[in-house]
Amino acid sequence: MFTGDQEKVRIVNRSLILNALRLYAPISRAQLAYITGLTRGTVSNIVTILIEEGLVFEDELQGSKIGRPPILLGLRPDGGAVVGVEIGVDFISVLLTNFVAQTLWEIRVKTTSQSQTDIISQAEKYIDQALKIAKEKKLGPLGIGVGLPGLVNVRQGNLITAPNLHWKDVPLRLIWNQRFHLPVYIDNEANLAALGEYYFGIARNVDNFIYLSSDIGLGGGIVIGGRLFRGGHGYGGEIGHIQRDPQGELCGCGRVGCWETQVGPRPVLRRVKKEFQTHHDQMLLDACSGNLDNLTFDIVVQFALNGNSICRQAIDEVAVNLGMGIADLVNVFNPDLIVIGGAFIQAKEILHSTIEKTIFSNALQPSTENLKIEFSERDTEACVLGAVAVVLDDILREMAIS
Amino acid sequence: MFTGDQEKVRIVNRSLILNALRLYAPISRAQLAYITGLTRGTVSNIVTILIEEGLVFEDELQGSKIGRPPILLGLRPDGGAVVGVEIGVDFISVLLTNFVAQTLWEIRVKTTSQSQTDIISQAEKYIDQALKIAKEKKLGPLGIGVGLPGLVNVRQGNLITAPNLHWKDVPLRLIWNQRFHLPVYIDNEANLAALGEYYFGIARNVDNFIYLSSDIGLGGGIVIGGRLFRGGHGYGGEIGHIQRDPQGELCGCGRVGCWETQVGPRPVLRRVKKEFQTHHDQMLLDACSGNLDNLTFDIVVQFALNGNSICRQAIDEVAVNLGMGIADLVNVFNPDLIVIGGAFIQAKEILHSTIEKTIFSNALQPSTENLKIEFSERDTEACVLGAVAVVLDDILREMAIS
DNA sequence: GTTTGTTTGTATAAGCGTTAAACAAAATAA
DNA sequence: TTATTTTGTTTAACGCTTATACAAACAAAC
Repeated sequence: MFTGDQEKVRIVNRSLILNALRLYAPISRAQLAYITGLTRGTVSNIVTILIEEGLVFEDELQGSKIGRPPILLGLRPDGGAVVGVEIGVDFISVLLTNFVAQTLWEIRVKTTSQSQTDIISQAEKYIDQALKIAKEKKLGPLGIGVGLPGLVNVRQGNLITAPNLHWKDVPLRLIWNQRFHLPVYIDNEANLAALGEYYFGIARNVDNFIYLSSDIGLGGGIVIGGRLFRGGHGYGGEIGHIQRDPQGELCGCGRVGCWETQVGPRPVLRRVKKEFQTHHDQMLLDACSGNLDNLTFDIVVQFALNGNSICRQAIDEVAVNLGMGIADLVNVFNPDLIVIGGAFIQAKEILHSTIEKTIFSNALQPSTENLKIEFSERDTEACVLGAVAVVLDDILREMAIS
Repeated sequence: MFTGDQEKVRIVNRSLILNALRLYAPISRAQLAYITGLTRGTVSNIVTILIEEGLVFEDELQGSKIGRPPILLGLRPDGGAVVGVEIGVDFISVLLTNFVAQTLWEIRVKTTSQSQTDIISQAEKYIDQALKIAKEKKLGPLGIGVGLPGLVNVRQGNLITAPNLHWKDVPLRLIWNQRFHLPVYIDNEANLAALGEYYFGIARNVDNFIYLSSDIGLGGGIVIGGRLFRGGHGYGGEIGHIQRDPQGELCGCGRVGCWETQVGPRPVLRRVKKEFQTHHDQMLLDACSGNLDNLTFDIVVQFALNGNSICRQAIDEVAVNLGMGIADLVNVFNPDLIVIGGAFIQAKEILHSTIEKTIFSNALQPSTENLKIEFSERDTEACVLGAVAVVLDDILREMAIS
């Protein structure tokens, strides 16, 4: 019999099993063996340990209809608690989940200050609250995942710069390690949102995809071969600052014509306002209470949906620019799926066909063979869910640093 | 003692040792253990097998100056023979090397026909010659690596399309497998050239770099984490067709303003000819025997080096375009090194500083921290050497398919 | 009702490849 | 001379896997 003293069961096999459980539970040992390619004996041994550790759940239920009734396995919801945090440009979002990533508690608040100490201490307050709730539910905290709107050194756990927050060189992992005595994982918000879609959203089980989202900037997370692509030293994947028009507008990064300047709510508003000067539109002006400065992306989308041609054209133009840039990315990364998130979700009915057409007529043929274009399923949740996923990732498989 | 019946010595450790031997030979068992992180015992066992197999060479020589004199190890030059093949748009290049990639025989001939059967049978003739020489030298053939100027499915070993050759759907691996009864590895020429620089050229030991070369098209090979990056399904890395100017020229791929249209000998010639219409230059005209249609890239480079401002400006413009595109790639892939090959090597003195300046002032700061720009060391040899490297790669470590 | 076949889970021995530890050899330095 | 360092080998022990055998529980066929 398996004695239980073989503590160092191969980490990779253990991860294989945990990950298969995440995807296929409830499942029998035999099926688990089939999926992972291990023998039933090996699976049995590892599962024994996982049950002892309280990570895996065992239940005798109806499974296959022929043969001995299988003992079904799954990850234990009460295997532990995970905290996901997103620090946005003007909000903080904190999420507490159990071991199977079910939401136990969440909060999303607007922030007024942009001061580093203010925002961090406010976030700490919410994390404390989350940990308190975890304790009440008798769930051991497993770790904290944090998404930040800027350039992050994932290995060192530092925020390098966050232009929109005006932060620089913040060793957030160190700070929160000391504060909470838990593993802390820090990453860029777009990367985490990509992971969120990969684990819990539309990109489930798609091993090669690109997540794009635009609110203020244009962010992207690239998943290749089931792992986040970060380039050579972890600073890669900055797709928002690909130059797409040498005669374009000035970007915040100092360059001209970055993709970020062409795509997003801002360029849409700019285009509508410009067009308005030659084609006056009273209804649109009324919607802004008479002042075009009050124009928002929501209003433009609403008008476009109702057939307003100025708004429709502005959105179409951005859709073409988005599609053109995606075509380049498709040529380079050859993904199976493009997931579009952020502000664009509101306009998905208008955007979808234009984007798709642009991509398929501009990317090279073999790369587009199995390509699909979808919109985010988890929207504002994607990033915090991704933050949770990163923590689970470290337990379920090796850390997703390429 | 090690009994020798442990046939299935861990493949990964075996590869570790072979690869370390490639890089650091001649080296002692103890140093090998230090580098690979294995124990001296393990190294000893595996090396015993490698010597039995005839892959590794053992020699008692002066090494460390204190302690027992080490037995130095290295890959046996006579461990086997490898054939590297490059089929270019207008040439065929075949290289025969021994197990340590030293050239034994090589040939490079211009082709006149573009017919598929003609070129393939011509290449077969040279490969036969190479294999005959290998046999004469009593070296067992290990495999054939082939570089092609087009889109390749590496796993299936098919050429999908080669626009400049007008080839389509050629199952070259199958064809040559049946013809030569040897392992055949097929890949894009730029990918192989990148591998060639990685194993035997300027990018030795640089695990994250991008190789760019322009002759007719603009090709690129991307190495990330020590392996070729091919995107999700092997069709990725097509960086020549990134759109860099929506108002640019029409590209052969059907799109407008691809990077390929901005960078390379062709755009330089176009620019010089255009400039010539407004600024007549008798010396330049004389160099073309009175007809500007005879203008070649070589002539432009010569004139630029001698201070001719028309030629100089044309090259500078291309250098800026090249640098701008590289800046985008740097933002996305975050490499340590850019290697520039192909026609540009002739003009490296003029190009280098302009390219460097453009990249460093346009890419995001953290990505450029350790970035270097270099020119190819192996030039026309890079691709065939890379083809050899692919074959060795399969023996030294797992196949470099990401 | 019996037989046969299938699926499942467990137990055991055997195998592979590793590490740890001890040892010996050969050189230098004190 | 003695102590120290580096190197290479040998041995037992260990960890994890596979192969194999076995039994339980069910369905379908006869």
